[in-house]
Order: sequence, then C-alpha cells, then structure tokens
Amino acid sequence: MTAAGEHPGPEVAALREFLSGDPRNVAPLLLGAVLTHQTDEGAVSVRLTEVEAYLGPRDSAHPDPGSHTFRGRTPRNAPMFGPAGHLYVYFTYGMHYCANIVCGPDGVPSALLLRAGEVVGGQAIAASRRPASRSPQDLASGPARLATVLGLTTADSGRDALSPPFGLALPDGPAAAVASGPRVGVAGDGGSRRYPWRFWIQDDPTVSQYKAAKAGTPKP
DNA sequence: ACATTGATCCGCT
DNA sequence: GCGGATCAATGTC
Repeated sequence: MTAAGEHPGPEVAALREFLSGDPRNVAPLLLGAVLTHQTDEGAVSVRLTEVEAYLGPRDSAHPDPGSHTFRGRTPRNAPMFGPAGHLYVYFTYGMHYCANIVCGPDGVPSALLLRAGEVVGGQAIAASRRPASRSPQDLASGPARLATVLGLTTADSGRDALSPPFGLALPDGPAAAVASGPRVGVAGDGGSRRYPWRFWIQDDPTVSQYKAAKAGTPKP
C-alpha cells in the first residue's frame, strides 16, 4: 500500500506551512530550491534563482495592482486563492506560459512567480523543449523559459507542486546573497517601482540580468 | 527595435 | 452575448 500517496509526510506538511507565509518572506528560502516535474519523457529539475512576489486583491491588507488577483477572483486566478504549494500557471502574449508557486494561507491570494532558474536535472529533455537555447544557463533564464523546460501549461494550473509528478526541495539554508528590486514588466505605471518584490540570487548567471540592465537604461 | 499570438477580462449592449 | 484593450515574454530583426 502506498500510504505516502494518501497521507503527505510531515516534511511536505511542514513545507506547505512554510509556504503559507508572506511570499516576500518565503522568497529568500525558495531561492535555491529545486522544483522537479516528472513526465513520460523523464524528469526535469530546476534550481530557482529568481522569483517575484504578488499579493492579494485590492481590498486586502496588501493591495497589489500588479497581481492577477487585484480585481478579485476569476476562474483563471482561482488557484492563487487556494492552498500554498500549488501551481498557478497562466498563458500570456498568445504563446507563453508562466508559472507561480501559490503562497499565503488558504483563501488569501498570493504567489511567487518563478522568473528564472538553473536546470540541474534532465538537461537533455530541457534542451529539446527549448531548441532556441544557446547555452545551459539560458535554458530557464526567464519565466516562460522556465515554464517551458519544466513542461508546464495551464493544464498544470492548480496542481500541487509538492506531490508527484511534481516535487519541491528546499535548500539547507537561505541563499547566501539575496538581492531584491522592482518587479519586471508589471502592467500599469506605478506598480513595479512601488513594489520592489523581485528577488534573485546575487551574481547567479541564470538570473535574467538583462532585465535589470534594461530597467536601469535611461531613455535616449 | 519589432513581430508574434490568443486567452482573459472589463464594460458595454 | 460581443468588442476591444491588455498582457508576469521570447526570438529574431
């Protein structure tokens, strides 16, 4: 009997409880964590190096105009209102998927967008999913790239990232050097500057550094 | 710097 | 119901 499938072990329960906190506090320990997805092709594992926090609806204690939940619950963003540790995957720009790990207590919508990572397992499968990749370090150096190498689509939205075919392993301790700054590409004007909730591992080559450079580049 | 591409959501009828 | 703006981006120019 596979009791493990029916009753999550204490480790998973503890991990889910940890993820139920404020994503801005969860972020430093999620950096360095390894997310795995097992499919028929095999398993791909990504070590997370860059995330962005998104918080609750407009009428919550933390209004966040950049969050998909700012205007309330919809069928698409429903997973963000669910238990922590589940995936929220959405489709954007007509061609890309982006994946979040849901945070916060059940009923309070918040999540961490997985912006970049390092492929640490299943490199061959990852590369086959990203033919345009030029180097191992750009395989998952972007939110849609990361979702692509893990084979995530909206069909995975709402699924539990802590149970098979997924898995999440936290690092032994917080990443040595965590940097933070404005979020990338958040719609509306004020959003990104007022909410510096992007977190990344400093000097990690898989972080989408070009975004930081772009943000700091003055207009001609 | 620009084309690509379709689901989603708001605000109307 | 329907129309139109929006979009947590990438790849190629």
